[in-house]
Amino acid sequence: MYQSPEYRQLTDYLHVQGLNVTPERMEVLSLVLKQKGHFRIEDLIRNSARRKKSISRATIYRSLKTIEQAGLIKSIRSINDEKIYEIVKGHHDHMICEQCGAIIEFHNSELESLQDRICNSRNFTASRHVMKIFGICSACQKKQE
Amino acid sequence: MYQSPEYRQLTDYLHVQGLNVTPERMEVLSLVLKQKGHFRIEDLIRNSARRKKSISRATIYRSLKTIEQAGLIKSIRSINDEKIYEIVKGHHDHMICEQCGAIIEFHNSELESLQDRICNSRNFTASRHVMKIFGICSACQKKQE
DNA sequence: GAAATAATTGAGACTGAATCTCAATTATTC
DNA sequence: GAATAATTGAGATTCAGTCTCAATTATTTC
Repeated sequence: MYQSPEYRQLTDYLHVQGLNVTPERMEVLSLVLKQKGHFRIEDLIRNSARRKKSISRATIYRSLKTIEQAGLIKSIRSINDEKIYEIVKGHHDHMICEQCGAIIEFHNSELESLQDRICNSRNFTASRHVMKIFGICSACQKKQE
Repeated sequence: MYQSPEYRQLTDYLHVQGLNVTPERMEVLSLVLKQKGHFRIEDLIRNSARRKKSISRATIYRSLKTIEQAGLIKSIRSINDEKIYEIVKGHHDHMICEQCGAIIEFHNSELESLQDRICNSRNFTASRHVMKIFGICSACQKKQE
């Protein structure tokens, strides 16, 4: 149980921070890893409620924050301002369809190096960035024809 | 009164949309234009409350949304997830200091054309983008030395 | 410009996400 | 295994943002 590298990463983080390794924290991570693609906190809460031993709303919020700080997940805001989480794989950015709300991931290395250049020229030490492009996805464009 | 181009832009938008031109909407725009740089809705509400004829919270929220749709202002989320508004001048992006919360504007034309290329290659029709770079600003770096 | 019509406003109730409180429970340390 | 400190759960609380609906106001028409 709890073999995959994600659990290691979390326990390592907890140890470094002097935090306790609790079943609740591990269970929240396990709920997260069961999600496919993007998810909302309410999804986790509902999924947890379905189990024998459910985890309280407060603990799910608290653990998610810890898991985010451990670098395992990150959050973005969708069109309707909803907070959406996703598992951190490689870094990527997002295109968001203003019509259907679809969130499309992309990665572009030019963009990454451009960020560095922009920051260097202004003495800003960047730790990360968020790029969101809003518009109409190809599927919605076809529908309109 | 209400001579500057911003008021024109708003009344034009209201006419096109078949919405009424009300003193409240104009007054909210005037509150907005008094702000320097970035501001929060609560700032406007507080400023409005100070006046002879104050405008209700609900109307300020409603009018701000209209003013945003008219293209006069836009919003971003700061580090602590606070919703921050700013007057739309030319398009620009943001660097956000994770230490002091400072929001620094920048514009880079390479970034703009790069966006187009990325979208073209994926059949995504972009209408706008948001780029936020998080890190430590030069002032905070000096403080730490 | 007065009447008719439709949109807007204000006050406060309401909603829902997120946080807080604190006693009871549990992980960690020695 | 006892002592200590961290964590949890349940529900209260907070706060931004939205909704309701009667009263008001802008707009249109003649």
